[in-house]
Amino acid sequence: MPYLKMQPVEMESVDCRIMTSALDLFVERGFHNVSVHDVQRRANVSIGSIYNHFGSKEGLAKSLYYHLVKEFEEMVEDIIDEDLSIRERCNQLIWQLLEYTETRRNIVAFMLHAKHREFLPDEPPVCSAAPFKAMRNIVQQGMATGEIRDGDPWVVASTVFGGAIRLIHLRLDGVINQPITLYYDELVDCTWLGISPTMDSVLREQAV
Amino acid sequence: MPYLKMQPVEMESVDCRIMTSALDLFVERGFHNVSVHDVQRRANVSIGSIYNHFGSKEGLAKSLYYHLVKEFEEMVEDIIDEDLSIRERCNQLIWQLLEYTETRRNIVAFMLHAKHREFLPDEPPVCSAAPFKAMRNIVQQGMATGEIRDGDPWVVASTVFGGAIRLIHLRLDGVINQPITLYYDELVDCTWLGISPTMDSVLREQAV
DNA sequence: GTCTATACGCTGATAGAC
DNA sequence: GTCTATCAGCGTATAGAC
Repeated sequence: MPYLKMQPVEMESVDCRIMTSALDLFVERGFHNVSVHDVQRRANVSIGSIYNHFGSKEGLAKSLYYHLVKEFEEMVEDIIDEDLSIRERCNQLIWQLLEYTETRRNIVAFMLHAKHREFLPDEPPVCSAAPFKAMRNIVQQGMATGEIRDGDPWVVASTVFGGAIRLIHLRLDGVINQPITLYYDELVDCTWLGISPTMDSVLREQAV
Repeated sequence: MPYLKMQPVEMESVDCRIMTSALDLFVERGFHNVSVHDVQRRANVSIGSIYNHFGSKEGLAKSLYYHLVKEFEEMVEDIIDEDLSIRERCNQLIWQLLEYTETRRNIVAFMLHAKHREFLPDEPPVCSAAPFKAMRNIVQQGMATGEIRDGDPWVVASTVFGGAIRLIHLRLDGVINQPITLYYDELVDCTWLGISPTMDSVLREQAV
C-alpha cells in the first residue's frame, strides 16, 4: 500500500508504487541488499517499467531521496509559517520528528539512517539539505531574539535537536520498544533546562 | 600505516594490516562498495591470505567490528576506573568521544556511522553493545546519587550524549570543518545547563 | 509504455601449486 | 601459510516483441 505523499496526480500511479516498494525494501535490507528484481516483484511491475521510469537503480534511489527531502522540507516550512515563538517552533519540530518516526517510520529511517553517500556519491550529506538548514536557521533566530542561549550555532543546534535525534536512532534500531512520542515532555524539559538537577532546585527555590 | 591498537603481539602482523586496510576502505566507500580484491591490494597481501585469516568478507568485517567495540569498551572502562564524580565521568566520556573523532576518525566513523546490520545481519545494533550500555549505566548511577536530573533513563542518556553524537555526525559528514574538540566547553555547558537563556539569567541574578 | 529473455561484468569464494 | 588462476552466481542493464 503506497503511503508516500504524492503530488496532485493520481494516488495509485506506477511511479508511486515503485517508489514506495523501493523505500520499504531499502529500509528493510539496505540499498545494496535489494536488487531491481526485488523492487519489481514487490511493486508488481516489470523490470522494463522501472528502467523506463527511473533509468537506473541509482536514478530510482535519487528520485525517492528528492521526494522525501521535499516532503520533509514542507513539514518544516509548515511549522515556520505558523505564528509561534522560536521556542514553540523548536518544540513543534521536535514533536513532529518524534511523531513522524512513529507514523512514517520508513521515511524517517531512510532520511536519517541511510548512508546516501554510499549509493548517491554526488549528493551532499542529508544534514546540509534544505530542511536541516531551516532547522539551524530557526535556532540562529532564537539566539538573535534572545530566546535561546547564545553560542556557537553548531553546538546549540546540536544540543537542541541532538537528544531527539538520538532517541529516534535508538527507536529505529529497536532498542527502545515503546512510541517515543511518550517521551516528548520530558525530552523538551531536559533540553531546555539541562540535565543538571541543581537547576531544578534553583527553580524550585524560586517558586517557593 | 596500520593504526589499530593491537594485542600484545607484533604491531606489523598481517592480520593488522588487513584489518586496517579494510577499515579505511569500508569507511571511505562503504562495505558493499569494497571488494575483497580492493582490500587485498591495499594491504599488500594475496586474496588467499585474507580467506585464510578471516574465512570470508563478512568474517573480516566481523573481526574488525569486535576489535573496535573492544577498543571502545576499554576506553569507557578506563574512565569508569578513574576516581571521578558522575558528572566528571560523563564529561570525560564526551571529551574522549570528541577527541577520538579527531584522532581516530575512521574508528569512530565505522562504529557510529556504519550500518552493521546491512552486512552483519545477526549482530545486535551498536548501541546495545557493552560500551554503550556502560554509558547508560553511568547515567543511571548519576540519577541514583542525585547528580543527574531524575527521569526516564533513555531520555536522560539521550540528552547527555545526544549533543556530542550529533556534533560527531556533522563532523564526520564534513559539514563542520574544524576540530570539534574546540566545542567541548560550550557543549558541556549547553548539556548540563540547558539551552534556555532564562537559566543563565537566573544564575546571573543569583550571583549578583 | 509494458513486458520477457538475454547479455555481460563484477565479486565472493575455491583449488591447487609452491 | 601464501600465492595465482579460475569458477560460478548474481544483479544491472538492454534488446526487442507486443
